[in-house]
Amino acid sequence: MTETRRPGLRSQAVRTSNLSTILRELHLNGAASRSHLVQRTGLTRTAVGALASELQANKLVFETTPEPDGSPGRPSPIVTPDSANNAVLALDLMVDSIGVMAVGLGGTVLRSVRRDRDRRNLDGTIADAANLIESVRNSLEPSCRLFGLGVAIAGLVRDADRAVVLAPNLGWVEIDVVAQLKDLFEPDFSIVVANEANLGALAESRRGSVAGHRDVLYLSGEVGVGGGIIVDGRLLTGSSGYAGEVGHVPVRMDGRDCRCGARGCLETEIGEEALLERIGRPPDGGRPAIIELMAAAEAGDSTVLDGLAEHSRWLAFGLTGLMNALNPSAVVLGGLLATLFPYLEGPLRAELDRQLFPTVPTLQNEVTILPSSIGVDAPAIGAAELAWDAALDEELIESLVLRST
Amino acid sequence: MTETRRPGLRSQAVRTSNLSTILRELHLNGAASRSHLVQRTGLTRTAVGALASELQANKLVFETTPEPDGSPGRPSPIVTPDSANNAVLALDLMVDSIGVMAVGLGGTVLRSVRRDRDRRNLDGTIADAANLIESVRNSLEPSCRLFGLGVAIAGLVRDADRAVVLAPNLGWVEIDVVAQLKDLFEPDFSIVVANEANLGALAESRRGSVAGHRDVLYLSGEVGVGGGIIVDGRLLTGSSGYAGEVGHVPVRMDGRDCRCGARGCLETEIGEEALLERIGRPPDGGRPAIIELMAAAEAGDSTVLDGLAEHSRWLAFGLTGLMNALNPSAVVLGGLLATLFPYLEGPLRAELDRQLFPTVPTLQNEVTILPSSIGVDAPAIGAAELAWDAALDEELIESLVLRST
DNA sequence: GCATGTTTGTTATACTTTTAGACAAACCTA
DNA sequence: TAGGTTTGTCTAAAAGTATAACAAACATGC
Repeated sequence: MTETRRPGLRSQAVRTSNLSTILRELHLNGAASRSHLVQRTGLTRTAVGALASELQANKLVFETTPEPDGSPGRPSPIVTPDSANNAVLALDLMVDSIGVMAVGLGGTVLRSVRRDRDRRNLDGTIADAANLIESVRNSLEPSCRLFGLGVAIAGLVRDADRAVVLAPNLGWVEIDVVAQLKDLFEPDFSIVVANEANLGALAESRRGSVAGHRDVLYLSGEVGVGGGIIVDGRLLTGSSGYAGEVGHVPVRMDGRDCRCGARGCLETEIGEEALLERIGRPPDGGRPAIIELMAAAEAGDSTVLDGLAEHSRWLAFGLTGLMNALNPSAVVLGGLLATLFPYLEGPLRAELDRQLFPTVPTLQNEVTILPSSIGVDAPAIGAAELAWDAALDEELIESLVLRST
Repeated sequence: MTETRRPGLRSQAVRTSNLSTILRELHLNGAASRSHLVQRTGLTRTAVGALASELQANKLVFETTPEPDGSPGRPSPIVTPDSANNAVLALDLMVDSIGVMAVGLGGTVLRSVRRDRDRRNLDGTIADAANLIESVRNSLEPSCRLFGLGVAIAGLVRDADRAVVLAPNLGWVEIDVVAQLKDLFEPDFSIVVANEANLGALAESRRGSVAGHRDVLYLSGEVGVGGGIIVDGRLLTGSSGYAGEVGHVPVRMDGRDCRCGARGCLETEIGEEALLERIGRPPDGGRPAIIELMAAAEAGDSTVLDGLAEHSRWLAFGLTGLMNALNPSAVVLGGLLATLFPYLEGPLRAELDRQLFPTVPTLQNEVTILPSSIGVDAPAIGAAELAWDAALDEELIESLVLRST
């Protein structure tokens, strides 16, 4: 039985929907005058006024008188999201560090801390995370309400029960992170979990270098290669939540064995190890080796530059398939690929010109290709965005409004 | 500036939204009792009653008394979509034939004709299509209202202006099919256009072997290989409308030149020509060669069976990347791949077991892989579904309801 | 055959939310 | 200071659904 897109609407739903629409507009595009909201929503001044008043009464926004700007007419109050008093938390469980953020309504980063992940066992990591979350929570103004926690994890996350199915780099298999966190610090808000790179994609499409693009392909390379797909502004999760594993698109049938168990995955060609091996260095050199490589490239070392060009060709090879399947308006490269972007861009574009429907000359120029502008915080910011998405859902707005009356 | 997902809602919108919800439910899942609609929509009996009456007054549905089924209580009238009196038209412009359909509300195929495409020039094809459409239109009951025309085209379709950018097999470049059709037969309804294989995907996810699945990957192989992606029940068009070109996912860097101008596309490995070449026959054998090949496979010819197994491996190789990126709940194979499915399935599944995150054993079993059950009519049925989607949009429902009052 | 219980359609009233229109407030220009 | 422009606010009206009471149509049991 196919589900209908939206259930039946009662009269009350109109209000919650409109409240939600206004809050989303403010969250995504920042403060706006009432008259601007009238234009954006198509509602009347009366309705927008009533809705803005209600949001103000609920301390979700505040209104200020605008600076005189020389235009005639009565000035329209600026409605500003109250980011200091309304926030979500974000937790980023990376391989060797734990990040915690508090992000206010509107996307303002209120707090951001990162701690090395010393303890390699599960309980220790979760306990550290809970402690870090508590300390961030306590550092916020007492008046600040929390609307959710978003968790970014370097592993596969099942959508149905939001459990981590497999996080090889963390050493986890079938771990229910939500339950563990709830046990430890009993939050009075909801917790959402998603894959780290998927959330990076969300962050870049909302707050990063391609903010405003509604169809984005994100690809981030470190030791492993992950990514995420944004379709019409929403994170593509797929039927079970495993979507966006673009590092495991096979590109070479006779390729190297991949850590995922398959063979010839894109990761085996454009991951850190493949790059180092390609220019004839030990593949386990890590970050120091990359820095050294950058210096050699800067100095014009032809072996290194050739290696980077070859790297770009494989990157283009993998990107072509995804771009032909998804037709994004923007592609964002993160991690190592962002670091190396200046050296990759030229050969990458040249190869894409050859591979991307060369018979349709306009196609290649329609897509923006940029390095990540957020960097290491992208997953945490994406997790915050996901938590905000959940919080701005109509059901929650409804409960909030009902609570206040 | 990011667009908000839904604009502000006026009071009236509640009604049109609810009318639309009920019509969609009936269109997708067929006739339902009023009490069932109450359950599905969450609305009250009062509201559903009023809405059903309005739909009946507008002759979009009719109500019948149900057969006594032994259950207590007053019987609830069955609300049935009036498929005979409400229809959309679908036009399928294939390489060597033109298909026209009339599809009623609820998905009933009322008329279906197909004519060989003799004239290879553009004007002739469009004129033939317009004539065929007119004849189908005239064969319908005079009481039957038409709500739209969906056009399926074997080529790239730009979303912005719904023009055909490139249809190599039809010999078209930058053709505005909508304008041409409108000139010829001046319809009083809207026209939507999309790629043939994309619409095949929509058809399979709505009326085909995987009806009910909300995340579907469709791949159809003939001479060319096309496909489509369904995300959360909706057709993925991408930012410009070119999404779903899964035949041009590159799989072999040193592969053959592809008709799209690139190299090593999936199409060059699992298209008809590649298959024939693989088993040592002339690649231009066409359908007769395929029939002969099927007979040889049936007879146990080991060369042919080996070739089909190799074919399956390349198919799995391409599918793996798309499945890892999109995480569909179902994969549908159409065209030649459906014909050959009995011989492909075994080696395909074996190869997917090796390639699809072998370290996560549950993953492979979560996806349904089936041959197309609709066949050659899939694009036309998908075009009709797309036209119905547009017609059941709230704006159109609104105009219909307003027209009647 | 009739009373009883169950389920569902129907009707009248109440509630919610938005719109429309009139008016006032706050800005600019001359 | 007067006039034009834009926008907030107030009141009445319109639109739509929910609630509750009642009636209709089914089955069961005696």
